[in-house]
Amino acid sequence: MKLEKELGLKAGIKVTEHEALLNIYYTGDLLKKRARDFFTQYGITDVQFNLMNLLYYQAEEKTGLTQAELGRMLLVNRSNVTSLIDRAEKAGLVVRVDVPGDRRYNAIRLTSKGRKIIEDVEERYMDEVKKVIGILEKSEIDILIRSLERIRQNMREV
Amino acid sequence: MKLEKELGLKAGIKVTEHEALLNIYYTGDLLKKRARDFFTQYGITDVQFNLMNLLYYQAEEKTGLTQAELGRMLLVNRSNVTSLIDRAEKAGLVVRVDVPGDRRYNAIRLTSKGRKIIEDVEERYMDEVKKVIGILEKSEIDILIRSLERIRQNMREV
DNA sequence: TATCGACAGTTTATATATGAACTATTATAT
DNA sequence: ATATAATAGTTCATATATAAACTGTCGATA
Repeated sequence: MKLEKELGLKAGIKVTEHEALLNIYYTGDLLKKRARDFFTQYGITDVQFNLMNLLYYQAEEKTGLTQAELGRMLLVNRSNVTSLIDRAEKAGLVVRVDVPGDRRYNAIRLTSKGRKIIEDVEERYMDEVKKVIGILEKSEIDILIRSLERIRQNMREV
Repeated sequence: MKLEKELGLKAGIKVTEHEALLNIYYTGDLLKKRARDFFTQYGITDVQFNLMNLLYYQAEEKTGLTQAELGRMLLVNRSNVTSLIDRAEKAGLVVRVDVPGDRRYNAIRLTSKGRKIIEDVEERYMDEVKKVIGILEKSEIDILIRSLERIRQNMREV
């Protein structure tokens, strides 16, 4: 269904490029709301899942990731990372650990609780993702990804 | 460029459907950041632009839109609409007006200041949007829109 | 080696977003 | 006609997000 109709717009979206942009926004919003609902049953937020998922797959278990690295990977700024880690640490999902040899860094590591949650949840979440996105053929997904990559590339250039 | 590389991920994204989802998220985030930067020069936020744009095109000038209608069109909940309107009203962009015949509603209307800003900014913003999204051919944009519509449709069904 | 610039992280003010509990008003069903 | 549903909006607690100003630490260099 056209976005205009989904949102109950009386006047149409006049510029096709704008319609594409709004489709990206709103689809992302809806996917995020759905992810938030999904993770609620496991007592975590969607953002906390993404954070823990990065720590699980992108970090050596013994070293963790620094807050600056997490910010780059999550595409959020450092002050936001501080507050994300504050809450995740308070919830017992991660810990801040000193990095020997450079006192500027915090290494962020999953706790055993955080690790266990990822191990419990990840496969079920991926099944959900496959169910939702899998309405598209593999070749269509590849085209979608490629188009979004080109938009981001273009943003860096213009 | 692949998202993995853009974000500096060491381990790849294993599930193609998940890669697509993350591409939608991150592209939307980057577009939003860019819009925010763009509107800063006009003293408004990207969210305020979207709000005012709806009031400009989707409402009769004399009647405005209710907060519930705005919430449906912006895909945000009513408590968020309350705070958006609070700030936009404080900034002199919109006003709350009583609706005759039903005291539950607020009609939200653009002020002349709000109207003027939209008239000043909209064309320039659309040029930006065309520049960023226009890296894709019209036919590719149509396919992108159609794929995102199908994902949303599928979310409503599963 | 003293300093200066770069980098990591925190704090504060503010905007955006949700859900739950609330008030007020209107529509409906008996 | 009245009790009940539904609807519109607000308030409060909380999460996520940014920018700007700040502290602390490290590296480069003069």
